[in-house]
This record gives sequence, structure tokens and C-alpha cells, in this order.
Amino acid sequence: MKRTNYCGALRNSDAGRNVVIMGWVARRRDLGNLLFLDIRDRAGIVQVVFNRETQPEAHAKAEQARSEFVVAVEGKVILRGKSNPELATGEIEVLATRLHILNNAKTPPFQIEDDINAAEETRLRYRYLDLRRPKPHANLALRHKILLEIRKTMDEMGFLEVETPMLTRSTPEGARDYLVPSRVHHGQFYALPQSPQIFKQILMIGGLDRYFQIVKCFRDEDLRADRQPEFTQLDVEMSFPRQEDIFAVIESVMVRACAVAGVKADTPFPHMLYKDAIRKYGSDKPDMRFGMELHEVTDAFPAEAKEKLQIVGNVFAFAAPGGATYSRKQLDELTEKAKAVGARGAYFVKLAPEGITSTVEKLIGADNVKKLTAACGAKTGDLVVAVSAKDEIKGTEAAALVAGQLRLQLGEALNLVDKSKWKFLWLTGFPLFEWSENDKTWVSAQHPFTGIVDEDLEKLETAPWEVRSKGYDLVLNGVELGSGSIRIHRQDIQERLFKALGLSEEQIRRRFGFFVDALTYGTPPHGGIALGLDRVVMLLAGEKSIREVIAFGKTTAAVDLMAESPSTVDKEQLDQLGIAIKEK
RNA sequence: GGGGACGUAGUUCAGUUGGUUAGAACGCUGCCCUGUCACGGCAGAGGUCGCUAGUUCGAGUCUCGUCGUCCCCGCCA
Repeated sequence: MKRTNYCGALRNSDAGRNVVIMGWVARRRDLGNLLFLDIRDRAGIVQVVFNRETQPEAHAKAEQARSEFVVAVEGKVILRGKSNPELATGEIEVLATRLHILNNAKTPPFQIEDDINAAEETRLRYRYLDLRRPKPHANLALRHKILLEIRKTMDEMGFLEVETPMLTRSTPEGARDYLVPSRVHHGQFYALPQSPQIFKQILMIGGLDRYFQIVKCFRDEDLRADRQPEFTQLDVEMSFPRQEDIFAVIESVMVRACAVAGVKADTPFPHMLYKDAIRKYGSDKPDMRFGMELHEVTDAFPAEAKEKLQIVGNVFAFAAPGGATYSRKQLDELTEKAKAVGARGAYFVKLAPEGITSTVEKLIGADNVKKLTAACGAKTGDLVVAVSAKDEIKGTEAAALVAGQLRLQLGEALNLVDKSKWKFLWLTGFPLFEWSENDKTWVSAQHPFTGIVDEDLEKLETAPWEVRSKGYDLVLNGVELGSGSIRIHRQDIQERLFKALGLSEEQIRRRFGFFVDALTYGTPPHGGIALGLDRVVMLLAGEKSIREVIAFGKTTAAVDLMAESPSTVDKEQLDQLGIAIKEK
């Protein structure tokens, strides 16, 4: 028997046709001599009718059918007397003449419906059942369409998709590597790529000119809602680019990817300097869908108050519209949250219609309370939130970062985030180095091939913290989609940077030997970017976790509950690799 | 590595101050039902209260530990 139609795709126009549909039993409604089966396939659900009087054989078989049985139905599409507006196929039904039960099924651990709220643990363990639900299915379909559109767009712009090795070399920088032991070379390991960074730069040296790849990357770090140990990037590199050329390419790709999801993205994407993002939004990935800009208000705290409140460094504040209704208890909770994200203290001014009250008026005086509210442009009904940081962090505004976190929380809590907006943003002007509290030294803020702003080159040796990189980040609605840079293509500058990072000749050879060699054979100016596609699809699908747009996601402990990986392996396998397990 | 939330029937949850036989809904099983569509009606089955140790006359409930899931900080050049 050959399937003639997707059952979920049948419509009025099919009325009168004899069809064969195949799918799963979504629901059975047995009225005795009349029995209905809702049959589900990729396209949706259709109602099938079995009549004992006219088709006793088919009816008898339908009585055996249970949830998630796999069936084939032969029948005639007919218009219904009374339609069901809830279903896309609601105006027709299939009058069954024959039913084949192709396979039976155990009762599923949860019902295959969109509005069922099974625990994520159960959904991941039985992912094949979860995927039968329309929503996960639609998310994967959207992912496919977005990736397809990206490939088309990149191809049209002259980019070649080139595959790079999955078994490559470990680099000590950056994230922890996933290691793969070599059988042929005992005691040696491949690493799965954290990104194809070096390979794509070598492709530019190789004259490919325009490269892209939709590629899996691997990082052995702790997980989050938007971080999985393996994730998919759109990796791009081009030769002889100006920064604006790369931006234009990515804007074209993103506009078309968004269009696939019915989202209109405006170009060009606005730009913002890193330092402005920190000072105005307290974040290196500001969510621009709402206001509540930060203001530095250190002046409103006299020396005496600072001492009492143990304020170190600056104080940052913002006005939260509608926050004046917050109760004492809510403010206490807010203070707790602030402390949890690194605040020394949080200070509030309520601009209620019946008067202005503040938790710090006694300490700073009425004039300074006014100064505070004026600085934030607060209006009646607002809550002014000011915070100081627990510790000073070299080279950044620690208080602004704390205020930025509260801004996000309050923006969400006070319903100020306009979910219909799609706010892309380019961030530029990143510092080349950042202070490492662990190592007590300046370390590369991005990978060590990131270009250096020309006028800052001379400060490389004298004032490294002032050196800006040619790096940039793409942000959408407060989510970092990716980052890239114009690279260093001259070996003399590369050497100066390595030196500034305190790397010895020997360390450079050991870590980047082959790449440093390649740089000396006529490297063109080049640059690129990598975007996290799981996050792109997540946002466009309206999901809060990238697990919702990944077919087989892992838990926060990096476990695949369905495949039960990772797992132990046979001793023989370990012996071949020359590996012994050390007991903990 | 640290903080928080959660873990009770197949599923989602309720469970009082520690007290008799641990409940509900959905799902499941059987029977009845010719226009249902979250069908309806009747009857029924289904529990290692994550695991472990302890406190107690008595633990789903309290305590220690442990395992698992989620969120956050650190981490993610």
C-alpha cells in the first residue's frame, strides 16, 4: 500500500478523493458502532471515521488501535456535517474503508500534545516521543529553513562552504578542549575544535577569499540555557575586507534568516562602543528593546555616606518606570538579587504620587536624593535604583555591571520589554586585553589574532589596557549572537602582541607554530565572524533555551539522557588506546 | 567550584503540627454508547513518597549525606 497524502495536509479540495494515509494514532473516540481515530503525521492531524455497519472489518481493527499505534488508513475524504475550527483539517474527515495496524506501541510516558507540560527530563529521555509534538517538530523545521536560507545567501554572495577537521590539535587557550585519544600515537590526543578559527584564517592564506561553514564546535565548559557542549556556528572569513564589508554580509544573512521566521530586521544595524554599552546598559550585550539607561551618580553620595555604606568605586543608577509601587519586601528581594550578582549595596528612591521616599535619605540628604532622581530623569511613579559594587574590577565599571543586571530583571518584572521588537546591535571598540584576577596579569580578551586599532599600536608596550581591538560583537535582544574581528595579518605585529601577552618564543612555537609559519608566506588582510546559530534559531522560534531547537540536547551536566552518554567503555578499548582510569 | 528551586501513581501535581488504609486530574484496562473531536457513562488497576543513614513510640513530612533535573554566579580566548 502506498501513501497518497500527508493526513495533516488534507483540505476541502480533497473531498471526494480516495486516499491512503499513514501515521500515529493521536486519539481514539469510541462511540460504540461509530469510532473516531485522530491520525497524526508530520503535517498535522486528521479525523478518521469507522462505521461498524458499513465497514465492519475496518471498524473491528480500529477497536484494537491504541495511542501511538502506527496505522495505514484507506478511505475517502468527505466534507463534515459540522466542522471543527480547532483543526486545519477540520472541515473534512476520512471515511475509512480499510485499516492496517503497521505497528503497536507501548503507552507513552506522556501525552503527545503541545500543551502538555512534561518535565524536561522526561522529554529528553524520550526525545523521539517529544519530537512527535507539533512544537518541537516546528522548531526543527524552522531551524532547517533558516540554515538553508543562510547557505543560499552565503552562496549568492560568493562564499564557499569548506569543511575543516573535527579531529584537530589542542590549544591551551580559551575553553577546555574535548580530547580524543589517538590509537596510533599512544599518549597523544586530538581535540575537537572550539571553533575552526585557525583553519579559516589559513583558508584565507590559501587564497579561498570568501569562506563560510555551518559547523559544530565543542567546548568543555559548564552549561547554561543558551550553552551546550556542542553547538553550531555560522563561521565566516573573508580576505581584503573593511569592517563594514563584514557587517554588510552578516546583515544580509540575518535579514533573510529573520524573514524566514516572519521577522523584519531593519538595516543597517546600529553600532555602539563597548564602553558606552557598559556605562549606559551595564552589559556587553545590551537589550535595546527598552530604555532605563544607567547613569553614574557617585556625586550624590557624600564622603561620609560612602564610608557608612562601604562604597568602593562608582555608584550607578537608573529609573524604573512604574517601580514606585514596590513594597518594602520587594525592595528587600531586589537588594538580595543585587548582592547575588555582586553588589555591595542597593539604594532606592520611590517617586510615589503621595511623595518621595528613599532608603538613603538620612545618609545622603534630601538635596542628594534630588540629584539622584534628576540624574536618572525619574518621573512620578518611578523607582530609582542605585547600586555600588562589592569589589572594584580593574578596567571596568563594576557597579554598572550590577546595575545592568537589575535593569534586565526590572525590565522583565515591570513588563517594559517590547517582545515585538528585534533590536540588533554591533558592538565595537573592545579592549584588547582584560585583567585576569586569577593570573594577576593582562590577558587577551579575544583570541590572540584579533587586530589592533592602528592608532593604539604604540600603546601596546606602554599602556596595554588602553589598546582597543578590531573586534566586534553582534547582539540581538540582549543575546550575544557572535563575535569576530579584523585579524592581524602581519607577523611583526603578531610578534609584538605575543610579546605583550608575555609569551616566550618557545611557547609561541609550541602553541601556534604552524600558524605563525603560515603567516609568513604572504597573508592577505582578512577578517570574519562566527555566529551561534542555535541562539539565532532559539530567538526566532521564541524559545528560552537552545535545547528547544536542538534535536538531541544535553542536560546541564552534559548528559544525553536518551543515548545515556557519556558512558564507560570496555577495557579492551582502553587498552588499545593505552589509557587507564584513575580512581577518584 | 559556589548559590537557589525542585524530586510523591505512567504524567502533572496536592498532601495540615510528625499520627489510622498516601489523594486529585489526565493517562491506562474492561464494559456500554451512531457524530464525537479534551466525547460521555459505569467499573477497575496502578505507589520502594529519588536513594541512604539518622532523630522518634511513629517520617512523604524533621536532620545529615548522596543522586538527578532546571536556573544563576564562576567558567565559556
